[in-house]
Amino acid sequence: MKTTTQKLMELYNAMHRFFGPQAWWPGDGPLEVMIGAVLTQNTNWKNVERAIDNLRKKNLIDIEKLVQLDTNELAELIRPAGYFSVKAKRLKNLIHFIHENYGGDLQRFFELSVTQLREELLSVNGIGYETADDIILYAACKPAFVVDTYTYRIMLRHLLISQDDDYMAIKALFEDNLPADVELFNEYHALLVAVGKNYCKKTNPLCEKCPLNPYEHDPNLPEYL
DNA sequence: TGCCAGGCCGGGT
DNA sequence: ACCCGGCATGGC
Repeated sequence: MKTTTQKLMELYNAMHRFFGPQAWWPGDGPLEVMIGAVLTQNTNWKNVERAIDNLRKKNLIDIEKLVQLDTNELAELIRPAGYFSVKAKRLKNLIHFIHENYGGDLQRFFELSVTQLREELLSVNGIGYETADDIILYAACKPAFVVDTYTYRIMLRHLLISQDDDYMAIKALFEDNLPADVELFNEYHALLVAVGKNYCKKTNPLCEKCPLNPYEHDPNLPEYL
């Protein structure tokens, strides 16, 4: 009988063999990672890159400058990322929060414990569970397992969770059964996204060529996934 | 062409 | 406590 830890590591190893190291986050520096985390909410990463490029060109990957920047101007710059109006507010909320409470000093903000950091991030309107964990793991480089729709779908298909497990339950599955290793959490989530993007989308539920196909798999998948 | 993408919030039951 | 609509662009 395999333990949960063994199953999780098997999946990880299979993905890692197939895709190799992912070396996430695909962005430059902690502030850009944070911005990307907000912009990618329910949005294709390709669109996010354009939005970030617009900010880069104007040298706006800078807390002080972003604090000054008019929300409507920010919205125009991030338009390609979709939901540009709400996302402009969310970015502003986050930047303003760090500016007010930590003097705009990301390093100082990131000195908080994982628990405190998560609490602080979640107190910002527009930052939910996943965005908070993205920031903790990929910007602050501290161990917080990130759960997203791909994680949910893949874990459900491999019978490691049940349909009504919520975010925190799925997060706990990983965090309670894996060592709290930043590199491992980083790679694991990145690899799940690689599987999700390439082989486990809504539109190809059979996952014929999925590298995880040999592993325990639910043949009868809910249609709405 | 219509559906999907690395969520989150607020208002209504 | 759940459930749902709104938010929006670009790619396939």
